[in-house]
Amino acid sequence: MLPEKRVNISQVAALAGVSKQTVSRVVNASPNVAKETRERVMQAIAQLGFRPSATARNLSQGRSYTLAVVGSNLGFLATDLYQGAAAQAEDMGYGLLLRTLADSSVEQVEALLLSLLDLQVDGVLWAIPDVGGNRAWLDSGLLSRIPLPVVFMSSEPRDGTVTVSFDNFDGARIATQHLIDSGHTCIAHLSGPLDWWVARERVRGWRAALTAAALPVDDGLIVEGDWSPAAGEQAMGRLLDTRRDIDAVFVANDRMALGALLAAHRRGVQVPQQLAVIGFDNIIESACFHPPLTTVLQDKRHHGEIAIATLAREVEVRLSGKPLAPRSTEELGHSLIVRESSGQV
Amino acid sequence: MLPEKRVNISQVAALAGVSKQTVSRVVNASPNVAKETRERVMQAIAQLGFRPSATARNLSQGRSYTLAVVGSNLGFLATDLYQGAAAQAEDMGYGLLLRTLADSSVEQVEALLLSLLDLQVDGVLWAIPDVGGNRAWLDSGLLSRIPLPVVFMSSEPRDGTVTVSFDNFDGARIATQHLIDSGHTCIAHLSGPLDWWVARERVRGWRAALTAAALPVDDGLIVEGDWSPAAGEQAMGRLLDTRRDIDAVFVANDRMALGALLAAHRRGVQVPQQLAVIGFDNIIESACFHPPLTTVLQDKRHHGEIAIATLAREVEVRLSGKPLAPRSTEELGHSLIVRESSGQV
DNA sequence: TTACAACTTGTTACCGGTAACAATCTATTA
DNA sequence: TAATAGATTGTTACCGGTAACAAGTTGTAA
Repeated sequence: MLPEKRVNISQVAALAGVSKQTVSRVVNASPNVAKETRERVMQAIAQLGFRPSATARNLSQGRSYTLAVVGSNLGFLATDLYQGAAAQAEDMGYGLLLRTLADSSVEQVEALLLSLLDLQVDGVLWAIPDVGGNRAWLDSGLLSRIPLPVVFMSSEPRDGTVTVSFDNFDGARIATQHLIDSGHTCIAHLSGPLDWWVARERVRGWRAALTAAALPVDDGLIVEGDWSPAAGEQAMGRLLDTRRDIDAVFVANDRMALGALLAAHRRGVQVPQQLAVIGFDNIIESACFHPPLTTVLQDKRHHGEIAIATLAREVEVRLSGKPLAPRSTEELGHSLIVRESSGQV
Repeated sequence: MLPEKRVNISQVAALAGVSKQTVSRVVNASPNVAKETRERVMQAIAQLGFRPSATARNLSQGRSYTLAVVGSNLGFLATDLYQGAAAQAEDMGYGLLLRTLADSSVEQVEALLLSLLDLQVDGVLWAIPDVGGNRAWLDSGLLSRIPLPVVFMSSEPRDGTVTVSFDNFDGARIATQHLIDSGHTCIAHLSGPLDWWVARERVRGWRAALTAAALPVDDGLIVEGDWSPAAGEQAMGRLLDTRRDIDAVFVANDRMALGALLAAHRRGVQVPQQLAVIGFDNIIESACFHPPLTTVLQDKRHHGEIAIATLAREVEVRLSGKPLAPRSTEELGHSLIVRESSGQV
């Protein structure tokens, strides 16, 4: 039965013949309520169809049980990540508020955080990737002036921040190592834009694997793209046209790898016979590339879940009054998905 | 200057020597405040760093200036759509709350809507695609018992609902017509799961185009997939192995089209010379398929924007007390992106 | 001069909960 | 038997705004 107008706690109290506070205790499962009283109140609640107002609770408790996710228009956030974040938040009793930020200037970031504070949001998940100077606002000390826990995703760890990121260095190392293990010796790299932290990490992983195998690390083997398939095609084309010696390529994401495959086809270069290709991300399409792409799996859904769980923990720590750890980093691992494009030599 | 503790409206009032109400008027830009009073209040606001509590306003106004987006784990919602929705909501002064729903039973849906009501959410964007019986809860009359405007995305229009959808019928017609115009006469269709409304609409569009061109409409030319690349490969394989007469195929989404291309490659079937392929969606990858895929563009970002704008309008109509239109539908158009895969005969 | 409208500001009550503390009652212990 | 702890319930104040109405001031028209 849905009543015409919302029933409030006082009406329930009146019907049950108790005070508002007792009803509140029953609603919040406080142990200190006599069994019969509890039953009487619960019956009144059921009879009236009472549902407590989250808004009123927010006001009186000074918190909203809501976490904000801040994204950008960089097109970085996978749907999976949102799904994981939303599911985890719901599991833990939080709602998820979506915000976007166009420009990471100190003023804009401050305006955003203040507006979240106005909403009594409990914490913030910073889901904008670490690109160029878009973390510069951290140097302003804004974060310590604003009493709001923030967890950063895909960010270089820094003092005073909590981050949850994939270990892109290791993922790239694994990818490159796989090419080395398959017998390739001249391994190029199509990187993402080098102002992206994750792109630099992947370059670093590629470099580390080559160095460890005593293979030449030639900067001429790196070509920078912008993550798009078109950029992958162009970069691979340039590489194939100028460096006839390469026999394998580690591409920093699957989308660019798709472009790379197209560039190879267009030039009659056989994959994997003449050129082995490995990607990164394991997007669903990669299983049906021509040929199916060997790649490195990033479980984005898991990333979203862990990030929210970490943030929720951070929220609780703050509420409990304990001092925050000055820095904390959570790193997620990868796994290799071997398909045809990296075929053995 | 950020004060230690939040400043409230009474402190501002005291400093400016006016009543709370006058401060409230200034904050809300009410016209009935004398210029000097306004200035004095604004100065006090600036001096104290006062920011009104959104929570308190929510409680007293009975609304939250927040819209909820309800998604599912069907993996249907593109990032673009969220971006469009979030941007539009922010532009219009609303926040966006993300919720997921695992199961569309009447009980679950009721629980969800009631919990949104507890939060004083202003409206709901139903972003779960119309699949199987997952709109059956509408028949329970739940929607009319719950005073909350709901806008449905990608849904079959029904009485008592407001929908914002692409005109999938027309998009599919355009796609098929393009194959016909290119001189193809035996055009197959790889459809999405037929319990999806959008999949059925696309089948209908395909059928209509063939009928209009007086081409045979053979149910044996339809193979059903599950939107995934792997399903596309399998379905296309089955088709190629059994129907040597087809010379073109309209695939219901780009992902399956990718699988279809792989199936063709694997069988030595040349695209587009022996088989023309057209997809649907224009995912970014499709430009670098092998060959680049002709497809139909759906502007998901726009979809999100229009949906939120429609919902916001619906919210305002409710608040103004006017009766709601019993049904309203907004349809979004498509455009054709011609690339190599559909090459002229 | 009076009356009335328009503008400006204040008063009071209320939105619907929770925190903090007080009060009452019962059972156990000294 | 009195003191005290523990369980239960109520009282009061408060979270921070806004709605509705009242009241005072000023200017203009009758």
